[in-house]
Amino acid sequence: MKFSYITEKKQLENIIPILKAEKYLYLDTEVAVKNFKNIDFFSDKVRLIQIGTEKDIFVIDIFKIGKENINILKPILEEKGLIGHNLKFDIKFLKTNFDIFPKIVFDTMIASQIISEGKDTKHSLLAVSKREADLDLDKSQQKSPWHLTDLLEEQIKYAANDIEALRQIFPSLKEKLNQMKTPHKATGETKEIFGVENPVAAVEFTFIPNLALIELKGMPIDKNLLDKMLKQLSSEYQSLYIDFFRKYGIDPFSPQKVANWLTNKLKLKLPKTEKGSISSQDKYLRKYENKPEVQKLIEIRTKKKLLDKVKELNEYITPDLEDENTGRIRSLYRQIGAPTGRMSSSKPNLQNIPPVLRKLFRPAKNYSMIVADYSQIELRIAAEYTKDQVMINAFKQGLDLHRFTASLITGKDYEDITKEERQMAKAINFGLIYGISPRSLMEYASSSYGVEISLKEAQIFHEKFFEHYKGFKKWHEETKEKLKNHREIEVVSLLGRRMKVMKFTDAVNYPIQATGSDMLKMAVNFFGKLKKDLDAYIVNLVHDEIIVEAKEDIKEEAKAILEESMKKAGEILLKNVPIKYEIEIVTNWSEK
DNA sequence: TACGGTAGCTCG
DNA sequence: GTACGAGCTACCGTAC
Repeated sequence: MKFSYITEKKQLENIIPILKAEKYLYLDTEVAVKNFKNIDFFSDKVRLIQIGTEKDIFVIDIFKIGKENINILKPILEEKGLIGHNLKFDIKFLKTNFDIFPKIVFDTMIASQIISEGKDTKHSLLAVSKREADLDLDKSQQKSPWHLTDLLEEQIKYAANDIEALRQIFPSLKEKLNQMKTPHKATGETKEIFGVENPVAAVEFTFIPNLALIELKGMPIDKNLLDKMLKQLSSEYQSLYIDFFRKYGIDPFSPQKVANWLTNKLKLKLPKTEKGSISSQDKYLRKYENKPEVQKLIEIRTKKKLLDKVKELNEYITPDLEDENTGRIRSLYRQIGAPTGRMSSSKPNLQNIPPVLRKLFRPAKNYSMIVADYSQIELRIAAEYTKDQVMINAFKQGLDLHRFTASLITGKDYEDITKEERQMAKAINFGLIYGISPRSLMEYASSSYGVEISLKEAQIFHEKFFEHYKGFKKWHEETKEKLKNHREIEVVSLLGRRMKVMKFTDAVNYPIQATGSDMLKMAVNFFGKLKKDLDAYIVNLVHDEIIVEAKEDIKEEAKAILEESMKKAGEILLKNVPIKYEIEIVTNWSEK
């Protein structure tokens, strides 16, 4: 493998024409990370930028050349296509260290995830190189000291070698993406630059720089309120704990002791867990809520959960440089965190914040917050997916679908449906997109909606449902038939994301959930493109919800663009069902 | 003392 | 026959 080690400004200038002649480049970076457990994208320094063409590899030493002389690369890295592995990482560092922000990318990690079709496969550069090119990549220098004044020969060679690996895996990954059967072909930059025709890959690749920006921006949080809440919850929790222990002599957080105490002393009948121990889940305790012991137990658990979540948020708070009352929480997102293409969020998880804590999140001074979400998106997708005419018509007429389902099942007029009947229908509607069985419907209706029905009744509701929604019936029957004949089948989202499944419940749920995640990512991409240089940034994404922080004086403009983005994404995927969304300018996340 | 699995709970 | 996905904490048994 031949490569050039670039350590002087003059050398860098000399390679510019070579890079300019290319349509796309291979890219990797090495960063001098102080703490690998907690990578700091703002203070850790980029040491090397490796750029490859099909012929050359240049290992550019930033420390030797000087950060201020890297500007010459900016137009190249921002305008050329870039091929790399987990480019969100590199893009974040290029942005913070050099204000370089690439936009046109082919990511070999994301490509590998897409072609894996949801199977549990490893996607490190090491694993992908082995799989796609039978290459045994040496990763021993990954965490070597990249801050050394003079890098070791093996470090420089290692850096160049990653580019060689990218070169070898790119053609095979591209070929596999293009060979996947999809409902339509991609157009746009990803197609023009890299020749990628797979529409899922096009959406995912375009999404990468947008997600990098979301992570860098971070969710704004009210520092003073957080502090206040932390103190208040702590003291409330402590007194609850002390009271509980004094009264009952039991540690409320020892599952075994609590379970024994509840069954022996209080004579509660509780179900077993999977491993055979006694379960004291809140949902089983709910029917004993009239007992003060049970009530206290639930109360103390609830308080502790809130306290823990606030503590967790508090650990990740960093200052907002322009507003001393605001902190910023920069979560990490896994772009394809679930087999369906849904994202996941961690450190901290900003996708499972309870409503009572959402008021902590509010925009920085002189900024507004815009919260938008798709309404009943999965049911709308399911209607489109199954082409169920009855459900499509209900949506077209703008009916409340839960109420409508209730009227179909009970035979009563739409207007006469009671609250309880609507709740029951809601359980059925949701159960439907998860591949319901009558037994689980019964349990679900009870634990989630507080509606008690017998198994017999659940069976009747189940039948009635399919009697009216014939499109669903057909879809479920066909899916069951396919699974009878094949151990594993493929399902596909409306964009063309393919997933292998073995279980009926996965087979009916995955394509719906996947289409929802396609839609959200497309909406984010449109927003990134349409907003231009408006001071408006997405600060969190929660499956069907987008949260934007926008400068106060342009909030209406930002809101209009966000709305247009969500509408466009929705209308591309749903041709027969209208989409609906809520969008509002708020002072904090909990207003809606 | 560190690690991994399980249970329980939060969100969509 | 099974309701879908994720992350985080605490507990608890096992390995060192």
